[in-house]
Amino acid sequence: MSEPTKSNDSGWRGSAEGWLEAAYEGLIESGVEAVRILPLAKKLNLSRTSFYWFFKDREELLAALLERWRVKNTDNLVGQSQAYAESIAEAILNVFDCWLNPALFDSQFEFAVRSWALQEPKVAAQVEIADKARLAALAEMFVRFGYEALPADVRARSMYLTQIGYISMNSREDTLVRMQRIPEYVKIFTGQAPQARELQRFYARHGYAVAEPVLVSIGPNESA
Amino acid sequence: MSEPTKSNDSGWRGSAEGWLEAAYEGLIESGVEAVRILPLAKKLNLSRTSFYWFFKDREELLAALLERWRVKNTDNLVGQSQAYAESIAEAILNVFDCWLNPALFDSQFEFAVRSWALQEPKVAAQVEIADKARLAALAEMFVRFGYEALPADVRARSMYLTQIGYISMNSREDTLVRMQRIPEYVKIFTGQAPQARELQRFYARHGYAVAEPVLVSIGPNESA
DNA sequence: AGGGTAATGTACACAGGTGTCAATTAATCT
DNA sequence: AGATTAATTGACACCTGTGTACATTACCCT
Repeated sequence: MSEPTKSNDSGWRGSAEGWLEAAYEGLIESGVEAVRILPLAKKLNLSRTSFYWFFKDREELLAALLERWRVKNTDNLVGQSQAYAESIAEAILNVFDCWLNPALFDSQFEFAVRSWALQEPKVAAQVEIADKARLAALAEMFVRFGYEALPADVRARSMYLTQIGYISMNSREDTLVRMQRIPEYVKIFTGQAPQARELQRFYARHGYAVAEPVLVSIGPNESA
Repeated sequence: MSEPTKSNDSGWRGSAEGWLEAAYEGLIESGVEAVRILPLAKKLNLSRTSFYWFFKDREELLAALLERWRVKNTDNLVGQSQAYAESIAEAILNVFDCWLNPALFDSQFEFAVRSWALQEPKVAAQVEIADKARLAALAEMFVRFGYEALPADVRARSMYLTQIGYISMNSREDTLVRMQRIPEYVKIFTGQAPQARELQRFYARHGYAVAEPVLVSIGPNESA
């Protein structure tokens, strides 16, 4: 048995970060309602009341949790949507990095916060702000590559919401299957098939070796 | 002040349906954790303990709630995906009926149940079953109109997940704005613009009068 | 080694939830 | 009207959580 969440360099057992980390785990595993001081204290093997040395009350802990989410997810997503790209397909693949790289976007955290928003209007307001910022950044990406305002907006929505929906299904699926769907998604969201080299670059940076060339299937009504 | 949730024909004040209805309201407004007997009793102006005449315990109430969701949302969605259509665009518009007609699909209920699934593995299992059934029905719809298996699957996902994501944003947006996006969505999900008469029929059945002919914008890379 | 501060723990008072039981009240049916 | 059944209630015992006050222990520095 390892020490329970050693997030501490000084000799003391607890720390604000330790409680926050435990709160984060509780949140993503079972929702806000599971973020309660007594259970967290048990997990940390600390006295419940020790909590109050680091935080004023439960509310302050939850506020810290929300701040953590805000900093992590929105900034990276907006950043990826603004990354350099030579085509809209490549730009989309940059954004897809978020969905595949946990360092860039924490999907479980995202879903947990959205569920939390159901109960807390304050959280709901933050989520709304985040959604607006993210959608605006994505729509702007399409505009940059020549799309009109309305199509850019709707394509941004399809792309963003598909991912939000995906998160809400939180199905842990095979990487291979996910990778095979990538070119199809690019095709749907841009309206055109991605270049082989664009896909190759994407696969390469996600450590996915492409043995045979990836074929993008063509729908019956849009053969070139 | 009207009587609190009169869902009763016989002379008694309470009923299983009354408690269930109150539970439903609590669930969609504030999540499962708000579905507690004591608060519901207050809302219904009944003694807390009266609840136990209709239900064994809280768990039984929650089970009834989940069953209500299962019956309502999945059956209608699968039904709409199988409705008669002359083109894939029309078929998609049939499914879109669900997103616009509360009688066919209850979005808030949907989101509340998905949030609930975070805490209850039993609920998570039911949601997973529902997702599989719905995605299969939608993919089959694309196959029926000539799409290959993989593209059909990915297009079904884009379409379904965009809506699930939309629900998760639960932004109450203007009907006009939503209607204007419809042709764009059809275009993205099918790869081709819908026929004017198909849109007309759709708008008509949703009571949306189209003054000028709706123009579907074309992306820069896919002009016919 | 001893003092100061940082962290932890114990005891208390309270709030809101659960479920059971026995008693009571309201409808319904001869 | 009286009996019967259906529904409602209050009292009880219990559990889990909150936050405060005060005592206690652990670390760190000179």
